[in-house]
Amino acid sequence: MPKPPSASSLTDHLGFWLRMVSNQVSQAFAAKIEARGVTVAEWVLLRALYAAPPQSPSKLAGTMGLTKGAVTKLADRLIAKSLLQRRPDPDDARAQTLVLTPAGERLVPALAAIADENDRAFFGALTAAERKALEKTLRRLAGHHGKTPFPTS
Amino acid sequence: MPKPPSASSLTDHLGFWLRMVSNQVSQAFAAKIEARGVTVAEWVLLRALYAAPPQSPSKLAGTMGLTKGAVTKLADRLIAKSLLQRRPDPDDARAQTLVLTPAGERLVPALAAIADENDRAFFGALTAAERKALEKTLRRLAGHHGKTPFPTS
DNA sequence: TATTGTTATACTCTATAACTATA
DNA sequence: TATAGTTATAGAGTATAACAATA
Repeated sequence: MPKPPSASSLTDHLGFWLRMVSNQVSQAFAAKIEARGVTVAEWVLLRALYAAPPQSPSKLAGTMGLTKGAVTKLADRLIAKSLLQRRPDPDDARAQTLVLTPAGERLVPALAAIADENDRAFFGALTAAERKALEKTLRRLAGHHGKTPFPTS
Repeated sequence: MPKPPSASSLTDHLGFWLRMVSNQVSQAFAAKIEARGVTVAEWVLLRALYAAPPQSPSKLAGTMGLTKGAVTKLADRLIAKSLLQRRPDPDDARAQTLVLTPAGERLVPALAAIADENDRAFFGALTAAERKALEKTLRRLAGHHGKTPFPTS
């Protein structure tokens, strides 16, 4: 007898579960930082600048895996919120440099604390060993494909 | 001496890695199914209907974790592509039922094969044991928070 | 009055491509 | 001519809220 035309089950795909859990985590985080007036994408940009000061939009586009236009747009919003500043590069009149304002500098640790809390809320159900294994696996997968957006060290 | 105002590193957050890997997997999948004329969100809707035939938009919204409006919009697009049909419910004049067209039915297994391939490409680097562990962990996390969008069985 | 579904509206996120000003 | 950055445009994905029809 012929097999049924079975499409492999959607729930059999690791990519499906990954997407679901990732969306849950990100949406919860987005809701938590909304009160601070920033989105997840904005947080990632703020954090990248906090980690390694004045950078050009193109460099950031490279490390964050975005286009230049996307960075410009994110930067525009953060500047409007007075969290970020553009500075002309004295050596190259075409270039710009993005720097956090004092308010931006102050905000990052607060957001990081929220991220910690969000992580705990989601992954607290796992054992320390499971968390370790998950992180190792994810880092490995992230390294294998595409670029590594941030220094892995 | 006082500690530096260290925001915990962005890369220390499991949520960050999850988001990155998930985005990589989904973007690669999106690129692969683009030739078939559908997006990832559309695929999820098609697959849900393939799994468990005629369903109402509200029921689908519940299982997919979307609003009714979002389902209407997705459905509109799939109908425009002749992959889906709306049918009035004979028992309730307010209700609608969404059903795949024959073309939709034919498309799902093809997309599932692409999803299989995408999963292999990404998670093939892991050992069978690691994949199993990852799936177990993800299912557990998905179950803990929010609703479980699809039957976990 | 409650529910089903659609419509209207809005905003984030991101891309591509054209353009401007330098280099 | 190549590069840095911005602007213009577009579309996916999603939400909230108002609305129409029916229950």
